[in-house]
Amino acid sequence: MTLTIYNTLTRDKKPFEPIAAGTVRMYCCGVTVYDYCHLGHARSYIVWDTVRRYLQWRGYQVQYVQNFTDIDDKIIRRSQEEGLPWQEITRKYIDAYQEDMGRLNILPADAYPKATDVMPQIIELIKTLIDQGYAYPVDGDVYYAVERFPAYGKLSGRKLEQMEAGASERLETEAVAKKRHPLDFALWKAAKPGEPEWDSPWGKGRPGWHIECSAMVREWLGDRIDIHSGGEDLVFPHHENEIAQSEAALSQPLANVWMHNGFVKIRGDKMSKSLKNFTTIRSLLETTDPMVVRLFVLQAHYRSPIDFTEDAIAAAENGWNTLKEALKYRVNFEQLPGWPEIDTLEQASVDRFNAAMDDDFNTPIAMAVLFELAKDLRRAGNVLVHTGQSDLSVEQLQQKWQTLLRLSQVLGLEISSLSEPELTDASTNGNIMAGLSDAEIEALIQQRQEARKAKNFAEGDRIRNELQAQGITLIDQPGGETRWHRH
RNA sequence: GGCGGCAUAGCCAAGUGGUAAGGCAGGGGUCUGCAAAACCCUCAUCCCCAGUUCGAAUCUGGGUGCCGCCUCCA
Repeated sequence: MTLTIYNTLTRDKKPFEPIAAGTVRMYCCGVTVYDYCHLGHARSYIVWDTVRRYLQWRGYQVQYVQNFTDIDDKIIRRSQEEGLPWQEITRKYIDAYQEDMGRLNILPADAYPKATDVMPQIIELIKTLIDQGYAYPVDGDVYYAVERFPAYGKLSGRKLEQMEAGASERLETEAVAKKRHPLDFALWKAAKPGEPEWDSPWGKGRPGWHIECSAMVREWLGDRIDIHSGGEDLVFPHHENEIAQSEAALSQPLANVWMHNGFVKIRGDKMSKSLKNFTTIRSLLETTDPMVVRLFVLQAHYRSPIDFTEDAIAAAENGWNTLKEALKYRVNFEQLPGWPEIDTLEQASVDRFNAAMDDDFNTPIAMAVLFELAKDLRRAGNVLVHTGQSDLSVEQLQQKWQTLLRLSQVLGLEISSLSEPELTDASTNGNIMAGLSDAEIEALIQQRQEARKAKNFAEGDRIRNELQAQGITLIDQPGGETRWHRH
């Protein structure tokens, strides 16, 4: 089986071949840190985290770098509004980012470079572009000359003339006057009074948005990388401009594969900062299990748009419960005599999972494999709880469970405290009511049986409710026997 | 105006020529004093029209509708 990936640049799926066998160098465009992250960010980084996890699962060593844009107009504005130094703004939102992503079980990147960390490299790159005739300084600004780069537009599939015609009414006349071509973009912006500034050969100022990524990719991963990823909205102009900068300066492709994730929509519209219709990750996580968010995201293909609705989240919630139950049923299985400590997986499921993921990371199909395993396990687990025996062999159960656990991890779907004591023994969970011993429970059940025998169902139900409140579920079985289990 | 994407059951979502995965919700049933849990069964011909083909959700042409990008944005 070969992993195939859709490449925005070529607009088709092709077998993936890393530049260096066995290693994948991947750069993901991060956030501008001036506000809390919203669900759109959550989707994007869940997707790239899953891509990264799958590449690792397939045996690649992945170098994953993601930047923070920590200097730009919005940060400056925010800093002025709040009367705080820009460094405090960015630190606050970088911390918030890390916290949010951690809760979503997104693995930390190998490096999180910041734009302000690579100022010398940025200046060096701009110099190179000027020397080679791709850029020109004007009044302390430096612009990239798009007409000098014939391939400009190749990523987003447009031609300069089309864009110029379409955008002409929107371009700021002030900036246009300085530019040789209306679509030339800033590599360096002269600082206005009071703004953060860095020294440069063109005067004090700060980098434009796109140049930082060109500099950071090169600094951390090299002149040419395997995968460059980001949201669909970065295709133009951000990634187009990165290509123009890096490829003009270094005379080779910046990235072999360009990947872009689809948007999160809310009530049919794109969720975005500018539309102010976003739900922040942290507010969503107040009421929603992070794994539910993850499942919601992965139930759609990463390139399709997804619509965020109450119903969709509720459905994902129920779906996660199904998986969670199955993952937790180990607790029951482990009571089986001969629960083997084996580490083999159910190959048929693994094969189907891999085939799905190899096809441009088709997580909806991969999820279907998980659900089928989970339903098998849940059924077997419940039969076990209810009857004391299983219709599957212990080895089969173990293998299915192991497979589900392992494949779920590849998608980042995990019960964080799976190995914690609370799951292996609810009675030690510090719950006062859980202090009931098995014998006490048995005694109460006995009392209930007496009551039921005497048709005193009110009393019987009272005992059952009382036990239920303490986390103990009773199952009346045909034949009169009552089984129970903690949960 | 230019470029691009999408349209599959109540909802979400796979499927790109061989007779519709999976999830959620729903209906019916088994079990029960009633429950709970579980189990079993059940629930679509794929936006419309016209073609190509032995055969199309899948290809072609034409419609209709929705969305995105072209401006900061994951």
